[in-house]
Amino acid sequence: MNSSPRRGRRPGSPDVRAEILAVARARFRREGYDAVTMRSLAAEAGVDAALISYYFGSKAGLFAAVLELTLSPADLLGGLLQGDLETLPQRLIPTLVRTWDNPDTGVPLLAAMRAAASDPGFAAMLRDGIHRQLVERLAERIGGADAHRRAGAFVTQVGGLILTRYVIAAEPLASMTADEIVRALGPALRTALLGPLPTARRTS
Amino acid sequence: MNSSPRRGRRPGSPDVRAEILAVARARFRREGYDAVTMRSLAAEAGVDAALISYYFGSKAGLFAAVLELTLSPADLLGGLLQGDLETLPQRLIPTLVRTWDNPDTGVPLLAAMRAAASDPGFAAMLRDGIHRQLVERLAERIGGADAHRRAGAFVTQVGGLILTRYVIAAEPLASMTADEIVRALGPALRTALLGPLPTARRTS
DNA sequence: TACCGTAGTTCAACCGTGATGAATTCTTCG
DNA sequence: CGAAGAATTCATCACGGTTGAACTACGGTA
Repeated sequence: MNSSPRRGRRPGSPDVRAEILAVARARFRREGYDAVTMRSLAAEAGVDAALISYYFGSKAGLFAAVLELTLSPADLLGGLLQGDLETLPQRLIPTLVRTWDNPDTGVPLLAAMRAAASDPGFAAMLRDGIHRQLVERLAERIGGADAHRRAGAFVTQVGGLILTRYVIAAEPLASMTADEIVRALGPALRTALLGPLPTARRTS
Repeated sequence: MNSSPRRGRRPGSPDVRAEILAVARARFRREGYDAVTMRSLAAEAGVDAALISYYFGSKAGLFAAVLELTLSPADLLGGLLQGDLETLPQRLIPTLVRTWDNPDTGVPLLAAMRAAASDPGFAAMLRDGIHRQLVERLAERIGGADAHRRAGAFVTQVGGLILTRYVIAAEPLASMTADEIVRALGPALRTALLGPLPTARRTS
């Protein structure tokens, strides 16, 4: 009934919510979603476990908040899309590898992938995010009738890189350098993006 | 003390172990690893929950037994590797799509992927399987200095297809037909496998 | 035949998980 | 100062996988 925005107790100690978020971010990063329990997390943050549900609704809600805080996958693409499409693969791959190899950004991303693999709700979030922020923006940049198909193919290839190198960590990709990956995958990525070279098109 | 292999009670009801395995296979297929509880599974199989631990050690052990029973991913590759490498993509993709679209084989495969994404032990199993049964056999078939790099690139692309279409179900790949996928990904797969067309090789 | 070892089976608990609701403290407004 | 409401604590719930102790039935052995 009262229009004043906040009433009641303000905490003397500043922002418990932020404290939980900070600890959760570090723990999820280091140990993944399942391994982190709400109780241990609350203990480390020095708060009661019930506060996590109070502030974030559930453990999944907390995880979503951490992701939202940490990730902005579309930002990377912005600058890259400005340049020449021909060279997009060799510009994208090093950036991507740097992002995923850096624990600060890579481990949350990996955690997001893992969560999406097990929880249908997270999968839907990731699916929408990929489609809206990556596929459609890329398709717009490509233009033409095949744009969506090519964008989808390109994103698929990038997904393969992430799956193979980071989620499964399968050789030989897991231990390649960024340059080697560019050499190994660059041509295929370019083909996905722009189609086979016109002079050599095959009718199949 | 006694050299005879088995003594003691033979069960009157035939093979409880097999019964558990059959029920587990159906349930895991339909509902995935996490959603199936040992208690409900035991109830459906008409046995005590402790018997699962008794026979399979743990829930993960049961899952591994189900996978071993169901999957033989390398079999597919055998025939395909016989043919021309040039046409491997357009022969592989329809087979792959058929296998993953068919619930009998696809859902266990998907369950295996999901399990590998969350459990490091399963991830190691999958990693070794991919490397030993897919990458190395493909590399051997390709031959030459670049064989491993190309095989790795190829398997990566295929992984991308699986991740995008089946694990995340992201558009536009999720609703393409096999033919459309061949058109969208075929050229890139061919490039990964055989390198860019020689006449158009670029220096950078 | 009587016994005994053991595999198969059951039952009851243990411990740890995320979640919930009532009670309690503290801060701010009227 | 009181009342209201947010922040916090506590006890408890239902459920998960797992464990160990009992109990049962069968086959080999004395």
